[in-house]
Amino acid sequence: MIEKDGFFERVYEVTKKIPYGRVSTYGAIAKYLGTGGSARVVGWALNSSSGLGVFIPAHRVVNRNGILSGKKHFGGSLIMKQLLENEGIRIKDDKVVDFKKLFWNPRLEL
DNA sequence: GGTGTGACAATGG
DNA sequence: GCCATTGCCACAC
Repeated sequence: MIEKDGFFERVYEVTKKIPYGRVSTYGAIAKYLGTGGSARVVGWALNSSSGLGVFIPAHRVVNRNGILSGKKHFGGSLIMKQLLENEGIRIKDDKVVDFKKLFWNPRLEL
């Protein structure tokens, strides 16, 4: 149950609910929130997640290609990759291996 | 209140 | 099949 005024808050809630060892996409989250085409807003929300005081598993969110597009914004080029590998997710050339299998769709599972 | 921007997505050449 | 362009929506100034 998400009752937040800001769109960002909803993005945080969904992102925090991403299961361990799973990844999701900006478009999927955006679609789940009802915005659909506002996938960019989702990424932007995660950008603001830094400094909230609450850790957001933004490293589990990648673009539709499974590429760690936001790794550079995560505070380091390798940080995001390390975190994903720490959860058992294999990263190949900054891309999620078996992305289709690890893909977590909030619209279906949440 | 209008303009700009952004960690994307989809389409066209 | 890869590169370029457009669309999209929410927030900051």
